Parts: sequence; structure tokens; C-alpha cells
Amino acid sequence: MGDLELWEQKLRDKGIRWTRQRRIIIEVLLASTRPLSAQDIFAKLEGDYPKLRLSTVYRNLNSFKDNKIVRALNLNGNEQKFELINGHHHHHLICIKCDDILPLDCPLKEFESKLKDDTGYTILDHRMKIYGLCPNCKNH
Amino acid sequence: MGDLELWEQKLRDKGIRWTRQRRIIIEVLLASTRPLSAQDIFAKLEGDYPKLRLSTVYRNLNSFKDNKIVRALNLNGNEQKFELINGHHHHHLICIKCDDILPLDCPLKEFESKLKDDTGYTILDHRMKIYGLCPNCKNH
DNA sequence: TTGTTTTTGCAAATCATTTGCATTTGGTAA
DNA sequence: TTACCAAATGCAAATGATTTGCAAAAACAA
Ligand SMILES: [Mn+2]
Ligand SMILES: [Mn+2]
Ligand SMILES: [Zn+2]
Ligand SMILES: [Zn+2]
Repeated sequence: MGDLELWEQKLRDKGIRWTRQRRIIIEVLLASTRPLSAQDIFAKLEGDYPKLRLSTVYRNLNSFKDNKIVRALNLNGNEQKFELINGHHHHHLICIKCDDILPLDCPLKEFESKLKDDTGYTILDHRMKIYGLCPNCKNH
Repeated sequence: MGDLELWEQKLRDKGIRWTRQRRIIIEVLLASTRPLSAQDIFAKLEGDYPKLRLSTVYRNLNSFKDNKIVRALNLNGNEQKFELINGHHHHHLICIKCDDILPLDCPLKEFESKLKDDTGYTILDHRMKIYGLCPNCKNH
């Protein structure tokens, strides 16, 4: 069973209907090594699917987000980017010049448990991102 | 010398003119214990200064950001929030129910230096935020 | 005080994202 | 297979945050 069928099953298990537009959105996300904005996804698809609307992409990404199929990230300031949730919890290191993105293992496990004890908060989620210059970009 | 005069000097040192609207924006930020959106700041001022425009608030916050007077944060999804940069580098713990905000010491020093060695990146900046339920909110 | 430069007020534009509604579609039960 | 109904989509228009163009006003150096 291929990756796509795995995601189809995951959606069906959550009672989410398997539509053409959901399939192609997931195909695009699967094919990408980096988080994508709704616009990014739409741009890759509008040629082959002229009837597809950006609002449909947004609606589905939001539904995926509610159902923990994708995760939304704010890597820059302006627009959300989305990536499939594949079980490997991670963060991102971003080159501010060429926009290269590296996944990072999460260093916050112990910090969160200490935090819980110190503050009395129930910790639910977190975001972390690191900005820098990749080896290529730092030498102009 | 009061806090305000300190910030005035900081702006003047960077060659930023000290205008009435810059003063009142900084006064609002100084008086707040939490990061504020442009709208938040505008709302607190429009009564006393009917001519003040939201675009002026935005223009100044952006100029402050470029000059490292304020820092922009994306605590939720939609709007930017701003806080004065006072030298104490920190992050935020946010209650997703009542919106309470606690400052957090940064736990990423060693992580960043390891990261630099592992990836060859020059690390320039980072963001971290933790979401949870405060002691009050977790008991409904 | 004057002159130059920057900032502001104001209105309109832009950009990401959402929403209303009529129509189409996916899934299911007959 | 067919018929049915809830849910999803196409489409257009709305929304909300943020930006921009331009003439008038204000800051500040000389
Ligand atoms: Mn990732
Ligand atoms: Mn803070
Ligand atoms: Zn780079
Ligand atoms: Zn709370």
C-alpha cells in the first residue's frame, strides 16, 4: 500500500470524505520536502485542475488541521505553511537568505516537564523555529 | 531619567525623530505587561488622539522593528504582537483559554551552539512559544 | 526663523483568509 | 445499480490585517 492510500485510509477512518481535491492536495504535500502555503499548493494544481479554487484548498487545509492531518506553521510573518503530520515531531531551521529548510529534533521535552512543575500549567503544544544562514549563503 | 526618556534617547541615538505619535505608542507598550497588536495600541490611543491613524501605528511599529526597538511575535495565528526589546531575551507561555501570558527564560543556548556545529549554519535568531492551560483554566 | 527631510493624516489598495449560497459529489442503504 | 442526503465544491463577494501614495504638517539642523 502506497503512501497515498495510507493517507486516504487515515482520512476515511476519521470520517472525512475522500474527494478529488483532497487527494490532489495531499499528493502535493506528500511530494514536498518543505511546508507549503495554500497558495503554493494551489499554484501547483491550477494548471491541471482549472476548476479548483483557492478557497477549496483553504477549506481542506483547515479541515485537515482540525483533524490532525496537517500542522500549520508560521515560518515567516505573513502566511501559514502546512505540512503533513507523519508522527515525527520536529521543528525547523530556516536560512533567511535562500529559504532552505532543515528539520530539527525537538529539544524541549525536559524543559516542558520542568515548566509544568514550575508554573502549574498543563502543557499542550509548542512551536520553535530557528533562523540563520546556511553554509552556502554565509559565504555570499 | 524615567523609562520614557530612556527610550527617547534610544530612538534619537538611532536617528529616529521623536514625534508625538512615537512617544504615545512607546508609552502604551511600556505600560503593558504583554505583547500588543497594532490594533490594541490604536484602541488605547484613539480616544485621546482622534487624529491618530492605524497606518501610523503600523508604520512606526515596523520602523521600530527594523531598528530593534520592538520585537514582533506571532503568538496566535492571525495578527502580529509587539513588545519593547528591553535586553531580557525571553519566550512566552500562553494559556489558550484565558490568554494569560508568562515570560519564559530561554532554554536554547546550548542547543543553538550544538546546532551550529552540526549543520554549519550561522544561527541568527529564533522563536519559541508554548501553549497550555493555566492553573485556573484547567479546572474549568 | 528658515529650509530640508521625515512623518503623518487620510483614503484607497493589497494580501491572506473566510464565508454564503446554489450546485455537485461521495458514501450508503435499499 | 439507483436513489437519497449530508457534506464538499465552485464561484463571487466579504473580511481583517497590513501596506501604500500623496499632499499637508511636523521635526530638527543650520
Ligand atoms: Mn517539517
Ligand atoms: Mn514578553
Ligand atoms: Zn541559504
Ligand atoms: Zn488560563
